[in-house]
Order: sequence, then structure tokens, then C-alpha cells
Amino acid sequence: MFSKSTEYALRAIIYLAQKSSVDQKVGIAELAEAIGSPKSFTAKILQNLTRGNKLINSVTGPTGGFYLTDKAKKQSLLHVLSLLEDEGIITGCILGLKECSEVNPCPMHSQYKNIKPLLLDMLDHKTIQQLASEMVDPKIVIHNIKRKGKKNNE
Amino acid sequence: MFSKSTEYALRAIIYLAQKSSVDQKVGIAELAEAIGSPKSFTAKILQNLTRGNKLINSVTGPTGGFYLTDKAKKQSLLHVLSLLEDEGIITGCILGLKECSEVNPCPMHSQYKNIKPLLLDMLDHKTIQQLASEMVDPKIVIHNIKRKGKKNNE
DNA sequence: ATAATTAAGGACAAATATATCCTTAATTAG
DNA sequence: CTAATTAAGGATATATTTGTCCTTAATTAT
Repeated sequence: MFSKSTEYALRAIIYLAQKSSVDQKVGIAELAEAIGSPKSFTAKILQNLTRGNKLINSVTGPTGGFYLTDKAKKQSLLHVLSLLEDEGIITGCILGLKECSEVNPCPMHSQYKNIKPLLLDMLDHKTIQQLASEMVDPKIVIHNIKRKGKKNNE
Repeated sequence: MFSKSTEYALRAIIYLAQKSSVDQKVGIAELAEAIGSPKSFTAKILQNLTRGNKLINSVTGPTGGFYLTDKAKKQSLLHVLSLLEDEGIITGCILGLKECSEVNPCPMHSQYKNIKPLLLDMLDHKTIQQLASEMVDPKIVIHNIKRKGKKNNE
């Protein structure tokens, strides 16, 4: 459905929504461990979200790390996807046609067009803050099960 | 949503459902041209569907080519996906967790689980024959717009 | 100031997906 | 039987994604 990069980004942001604030920053080591992603690769992904568009904030040095502002926590996953330029689910055609539309639909178009708005709603109608808050229920998880005797990270 | 390989496979099969039969085979050149896919790459993909599992039939030599039996035409796209081992949409977790389930759901699980059956239904409740037959309407297309002055194929 | 800590960033490496090319084998028409 | 045609299949090439490593810059605490 999504690329690894996107999956890591979404997991990271939900985790940051839960654990971070301007005076409670989260380091990349803790973050990558928590969501079960490769550390350096995740760092790269976060960089893309700290620079230009500023969804994520970061501070270097001791007590530094990544955090989300309250404003950022109010965004939806769909908004994050737009920053990641990974909105193919919403904009794309099931069969991969570039020009699939109401005017020239592919054979699946009439079916998929009914599902797109539901996907869009799923991704848009909750803030990442709300998703994060669901994790007060301890059975809800954001990390992959760690392999016994082996670090998930690098 | 799907890989290029899967997209080409689905388009090819829908095209074959429309144009081919045991005494009306379609060559790889015509097929690739029709669906706008790279010829040799598409040939490889079809090979995987002609061998072990036999969704697609093929015959070498003059008047040879690829074709679908009536039985094959009655399969659904979901069945094709299972042959291609690309069912992640149905089996996977939005956030990429391996162990996401009712017992240990990710924060998106409760939302996505409502959409999965709809995707499944979309992919399963029409045969490829039925999809192909929609193409009697000439506005329904299965190919990408060809780039001016440039072959889409190799 | 200095040392310690942390993200930023560039370069590189590995893995996977996509694509091409060429030879071989099978089949058919003549 | 021979020549032509077509898919099969192996080898290789290219592109993209994913992942790692190392140095630099920024910040903080002492």
C-alpha cells in the first residue's frame, strides 16, 4: 500500500505525537527502537519532514531531538502523505493508467471510485494526535515485534 | 497500490480476456502495444502465469501467442493477485506492521478493517471476462496514452 | 572554553524492481 | 524437410528503494 519510507514516517509521527512536545524531545535512537525501523534510514526520512515544510521540529545537542508542535499534531495522515508526495492511493488508477478518468476510465474505474473517498476519509478524519491517543490502550502497538537476540536497528 | 509488474499483468489479462481464445491467440508485440507496457518485461510476467499455475496458455510458432481459456476468463482479479503473490492490500497493515491484528492492532487498524472487505469485494466480485466486456464501450481504455514520436515499447 | 551529545548531511552500499538483449526451443506453413 | 515465426529462458543492464557509515554543525552542560 505504502512504501517503507512512508510507513516509517507515519509510525514515527504517530509516536512523536504521543511522546514528544517542545520540552520533551525524542532522540532518533529511541524513536527507531520504538517503531522498529532502521535508525539512519529513519533519520533521513525525518530530515525531509523537518526542513522545507516543517511538520517536524528538531534541535541538536544534549536534550535535543525531534518533536511535534501542537499545530503539527492536529494534522491528518493524509496531510503527512501530501508532504511525503505519496498520495497515489487517492490520485492513482488501480491498473496504473496515467489518463484514467471519468472521461476515459479503465475497466476498474467505476468500482474503485467508490472506494477512494472511503480511503480518503480514513486518512483524513482523524488527527495524528487522536491516533496517538488511542495508544493509551496498551494493546495498540506501533512497533514490529523484535526478533529474539537480534537488534532491529543497524 | 500495485507494483508495475502487477499492473501490467492485470491489464494484459483483461486484454487477453477481450481479444483471445483458443483459436485467436495474441502475440506479445500486439499485447504490449495495446496495454502500453514494455514488451520483454511483459513477456517475463506472462511466463510466470503460463508455467506452474496455468492461468494463461501459450503456443509457440506461427499463429501462436497467448490466450485465455473460458475457465481462466471466469477468474477474478483477486485470484490473479494471489497467483502474483501481491495480496498485500488485503492481508497487510496500513502502517506496515507484521503483527497487526485484532489482538494487537495498530492505531489505524480499526479504520482500515472496514475498508479491506470493500477492496476485497471490488477485486473479487467481477470476473476478468466481465471487466473485459465493459470495453465494448469505446471510451473505456486499458492502455496508456502513447508519447508522441516515441515508442512505448523497447 | 571544553567536552559531550544530538541532528544534519553527504557519500556510499545493498537489495529489489524494472527493463533489455540474445539464444534456444517449439510450432506451423509451405 | 526447411524456413519462418513465436514464446521460453538465461544473462545482463538500469533505476529505484532501502539501508549504512562517517564527518560536520549545532547545542547544551559543566
